[in-house]
Amino acid sequence: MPPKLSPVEALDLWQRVSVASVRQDAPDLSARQLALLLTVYLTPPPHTVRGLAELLTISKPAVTRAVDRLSELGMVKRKVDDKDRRSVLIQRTVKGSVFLREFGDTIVAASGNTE
Amino acid sequence: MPPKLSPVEALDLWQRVSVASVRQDAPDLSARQLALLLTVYLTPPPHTVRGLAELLTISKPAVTRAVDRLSELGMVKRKVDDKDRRSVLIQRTVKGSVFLREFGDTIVAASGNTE
DNA sequence: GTAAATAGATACGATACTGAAACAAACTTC
DNA sequence: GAAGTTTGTTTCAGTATCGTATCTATTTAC
Repeated sequence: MPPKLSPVEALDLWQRVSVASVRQDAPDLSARQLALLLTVYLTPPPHTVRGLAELLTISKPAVTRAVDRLSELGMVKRKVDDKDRRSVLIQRTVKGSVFLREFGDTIVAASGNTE
Repeated sequence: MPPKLSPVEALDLWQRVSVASVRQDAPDLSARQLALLLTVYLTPPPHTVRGLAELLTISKPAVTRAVDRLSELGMVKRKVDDKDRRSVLIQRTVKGSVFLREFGDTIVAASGNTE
């Protein structure tokens, strides 16, 4: 069971993490790109362009572009589905795992220094 | 004292909130815009263009543009500083308060439905 | 086989953002 | 007063993203 946050604590946490993310020279991802990246890493595969477009309620080209960008950064990779070669599976990478681990640490750190 | 999050819980929370934010048709703010908005509302005034640029480590024109955008949306407003008319104070608005309250609720909701 | 359906990528014009540099206005120094 | 400094905005060319529509490739239906 997760700890329960109050609205004020929640916004405070978001502020500190947002500022930390903007400040550090990590690749500056859009909200969509981050949501897509987190989804690929934290929800069970397979992840297709169509499926992600539906989940996020954005257009397929928007997903294609987000995957383009995240691929350039080495955060995810494309893999053609052998069972249906029209489909493209979006998969995790080592670099993406490292990035998200650091991001998780940033959040934890921000949740600790409230006082 | 805030509740302590584990890295996994933290990323999980971020994923759910990010997806919820992208899905709902709330104005889709960039990371910088959101960080600026949260800072204006959650840290003590006054907030100037220069001060925000230094805090976020971004250029002054970038702050001007973010304030332009947030002003269009009615989330913040500009007020010339009477004590130094070169300075512009970035202030809160009712609409921005409502938006952040809802955003806080979104986070709290996401932190509750892990199971 | 040929036609229809599906998945993803690409083309297109429009909008928004980027940092660096130039700018206007207000304040300070002398 | 004039010169210099500071604050925020504007301009500029370059890049990224947007949604709609179109396109290619693959699979399915017949």
